[in-house]
Amino acid sequence: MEPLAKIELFKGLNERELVKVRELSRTVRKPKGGIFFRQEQDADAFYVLLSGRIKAVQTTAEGKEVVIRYVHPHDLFGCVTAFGNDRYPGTSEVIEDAIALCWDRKAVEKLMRDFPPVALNAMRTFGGRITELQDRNRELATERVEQRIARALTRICEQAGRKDGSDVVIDFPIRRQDLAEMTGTTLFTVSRILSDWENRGIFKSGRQKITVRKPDELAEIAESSAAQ
Amino acid sequence: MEPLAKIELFKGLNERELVKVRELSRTVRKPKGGIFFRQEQDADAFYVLLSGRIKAVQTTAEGKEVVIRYVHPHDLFGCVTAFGNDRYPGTSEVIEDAIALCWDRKAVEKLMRDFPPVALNAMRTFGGRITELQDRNRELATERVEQRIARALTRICEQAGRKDGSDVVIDFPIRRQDLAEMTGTTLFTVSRILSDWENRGIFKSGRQKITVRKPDELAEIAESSAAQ
DNA sequence: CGTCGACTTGACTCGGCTCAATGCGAGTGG
DNA sequence: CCACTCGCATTGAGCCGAGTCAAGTCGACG
Repeated sequence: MEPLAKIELFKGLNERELVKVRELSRTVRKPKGGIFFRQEQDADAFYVLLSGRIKAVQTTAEGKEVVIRYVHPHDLFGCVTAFGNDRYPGTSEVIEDAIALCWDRKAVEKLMRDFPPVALNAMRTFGGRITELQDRNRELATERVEQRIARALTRICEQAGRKDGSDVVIDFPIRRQDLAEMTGTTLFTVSRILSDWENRGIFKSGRQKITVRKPDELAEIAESSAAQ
Repeated sequence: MEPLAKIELFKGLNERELVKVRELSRTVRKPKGGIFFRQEQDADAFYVLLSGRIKAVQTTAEGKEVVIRYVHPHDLFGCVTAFGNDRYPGTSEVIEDAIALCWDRKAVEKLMRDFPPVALNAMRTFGGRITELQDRNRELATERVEQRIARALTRICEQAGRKDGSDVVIDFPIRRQDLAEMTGTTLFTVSRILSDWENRGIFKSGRQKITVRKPDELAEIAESSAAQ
């Protein structure tokens, strides 16, 4: 089966159309540590991740980093701006050897013109992204650090967790620092909170992987209204 | 001239097309205090504000409110989800008597089908919204309260300020509470900071209106890297 | 074996939140 | 016209969550 069939953006296209769409793309491989595009660079293409893992980060004028999101296989990245003739708002760092398909601007125009469902799907995808960003905004504005970390972890579990009995395993490298940059806090605070959770048996950290033993307890922390 | 000509979403359409587009809409009026749609309600239409002012707010499970944005004349609202078959993520409160045009789902489909530039424009609009949300996220995550308030005010000045000599006047009602809800802080902290600015002559508050006397000094506070 | 990156832990500090008291102008009704 | 209320704003006192900084551990890797 056509690998593109699993991509939201191309839902509603038939097998033959999918093949045509793929023929408009080219394959790009980047090893761990590589970069697909940099912040501020002219957005001339968008990508679909086939395998590997990517971290989208933004750097502030003062050199602080913020993790915007993780990109998992089948996700789009670099799409927001590539459709809109702009500059990339962040940098895409490869954290696990990655293979991606890439459509340049010309291809984008052709896609939009020749395959009407694509525009609609893109809008749906964007809408989802906006809703998610608004949620994160609200969380940053109203919740305590512990809750935000719980949410971040829960979200990662949902998007990329592998179930193992009642445990959920995340087996790609997330550092304390990364969690801090996702939740707007510091490495130290994350470390303290994770230690606490480890004592309470909610959570276990191993090399380059994380196991959540009590996902529901984590979700409870995320939702708890304790944060007057 | 056709009033829709000023709307980003309809850029690239000719006079005749604009008239057709408008014929697909209906006009909705709401007085101050009214509501166009509520959070969680099924998103069955999107709007363009012709006149008046609207505040988009989100309420959390615990009853805390967050101001997502202000909607000014010529802005779209309710569009993100209406294009994507979803529920409204927030409530739209009228803060100055408003007149808006409204397209329901059927009209949206027709728009997308019969007027190709609209889909592209919509994507550009969404892209801008996403970039802005990411910026606000970054600010919430990395900046101090004073900076965030300065940014919020600066942004409002740019979007809706009326120049009066070197002053910028914002003449619709924004309460301390609103600023707090936009920046993720409390009414008290906003009040203290605004008092300080008032002493320093940066800013002046009157009934239902705000005057920024030194916009550049405000912008400087917003950008200052003092916030380690 | 030494270095280096990631993580932990403690001590200290402080920005900003909480709560309470008070001020103040605009409506509203007797 | 005055008294009362109501929404909004101000200000002070106290406290605490989380940031900062320093010191040290642990494991991986050359």
